Amino acid sequence: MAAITDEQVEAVRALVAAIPPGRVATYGDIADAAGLSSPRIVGWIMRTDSSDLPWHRVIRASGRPAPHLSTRQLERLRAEGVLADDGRVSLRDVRHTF
DNA sequence: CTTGTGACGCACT
DNA sequence: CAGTGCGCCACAA
Repeated sequence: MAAITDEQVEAVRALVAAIPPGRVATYGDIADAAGLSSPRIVGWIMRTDSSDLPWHRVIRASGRPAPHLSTRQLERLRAEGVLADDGRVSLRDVRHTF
């Protein structure tokens, strides 16, 4: 069984919404926490389902959001208290563990 | 049905 | 640290 169910999508949205300000989560963490088989699914959910989720708190494992969104995300995260160095977030400090 | 693409991750070089 | 290759799943054409 590899198809994604609504439950999985709901879990991802819940996890993202559960990320407190000043903290960020990686796609891999969310995918694992939601029980997804691949982190790509998380990105797919964010792209398709543009809900009111704080998707800007979701970044890659490299500690840096997507290239096109990086600038906007970093600025928004900076406003929340997430300090980024050279467009790179210190995951060690802000990585939210579920 | 096949192909291409994408808010990704990890291992290797 | 940066670049490359591969695996992964879902969707549009």
